[in-house]
Amino acid sequence: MPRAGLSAGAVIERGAQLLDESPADALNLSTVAESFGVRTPSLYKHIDGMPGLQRGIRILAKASLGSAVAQSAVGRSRGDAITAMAMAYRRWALQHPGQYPLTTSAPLPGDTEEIEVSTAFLDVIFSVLAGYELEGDNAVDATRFFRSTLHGFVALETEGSFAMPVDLERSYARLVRSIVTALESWGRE
Amino acid sequence: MPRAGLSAGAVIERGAQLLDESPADALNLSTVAESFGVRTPSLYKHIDGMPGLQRGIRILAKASLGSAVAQSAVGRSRGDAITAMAMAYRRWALQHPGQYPLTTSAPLPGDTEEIEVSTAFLDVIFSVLAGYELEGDNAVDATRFFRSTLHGFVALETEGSFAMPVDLERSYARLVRSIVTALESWGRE
DNA sequence: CGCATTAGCTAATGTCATTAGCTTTAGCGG
DNA sequence: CCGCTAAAGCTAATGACATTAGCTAATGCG
Repeated sequence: MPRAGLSAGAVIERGAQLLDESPADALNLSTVAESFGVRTPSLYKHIDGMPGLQRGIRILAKASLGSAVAQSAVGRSRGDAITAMAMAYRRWALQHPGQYPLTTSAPLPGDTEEIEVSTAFLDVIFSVLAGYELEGDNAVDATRFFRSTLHGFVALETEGSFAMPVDLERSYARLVRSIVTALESWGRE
Repeated sequence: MPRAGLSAGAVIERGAQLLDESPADALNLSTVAESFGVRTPSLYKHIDGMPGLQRGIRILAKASLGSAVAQSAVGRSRGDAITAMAMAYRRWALQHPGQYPLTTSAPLPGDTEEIEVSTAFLDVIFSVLAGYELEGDNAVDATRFFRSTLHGFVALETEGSFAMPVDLERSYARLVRSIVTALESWGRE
């Protein structure tokens, strides 16, 4: 019985990777175990079953997307920042088609670690919106608008729901321009 | 062996109903069968296994959402129509939280029936956008923007991803206003 | 009324997640 | 070096589902 040298992190990363490689097939423990040359029950020494694996991937994915988006906004503000973030968001999603859907699922109530990661992502958006001097509910509405629009496009695109033979880059660029314009006058109107 | 009087339609409707009642638990054939007081394999006489059931629910859901949205736009145009459609879209989704996610999944390639239903929905949006005199790629971009924004908000809302304690109605109304404004100047700019 | 069709059933198989409990490895203090 | 404990991995067993094969009984049409 040579040891395989697993760890929670390794299992979760492998799960995430397998998910991205074939987003169609549902992730299962047998596949993860097999990819390590290990029997399925062995994984339970490292993760808390399927729910634990999913939670781990969710946290990993949210953190990764969050930092990609945050980085894209460094040194930019307002329209520039919004555009950069939108591009980074979509790029990350296209590169991680399996993980992406997990980034929008809510944390389990009371799961402080996952709540923290989710919140960190929101904070990035809030910081950028600060450049528009939006306050209170207006800022929340604007954040929701921003997230909704990005998520909607990316979700529909990755699900293959945009059937028309028209360039997606172009459509997305146009959508982002509309977001920027909308945010310009968000407080007024 | 008294007959239960099943039919493809009945099975599919029951599946859809169960899905809406507890969107969290994945749909399974045992539950559907049990709800009819019938053994699981009996369902195969009416539907083509799990994939067939899912396809049936998908078609049902797309048709239902499509007609709700279409009806809402009757007798309205431009901003009025857009607003009415957006409200109808969200209302339908909140009333059918289990079925909603299926409405955005792409039909299997070659499945003419499902493709037709999906297309019918798009056509409704195109008709309304005709009021803005958008042509070709511009119309496609605008449609994508519209769908993305609605879907994004509704998806995030039904997944419980909007955590902040700020009124969702208000945020959605504000989002819809931004869509209307964006469409006003879609061709120019 | 007889017969073909079809609905529903039981039995069997396969996949997957999960738990219990065993065995061996690894690493640490003497 | 040696033994001991903790942890890693294993096998075996169970239970939920989906699916298929093949039987039996109800239905409905001539």
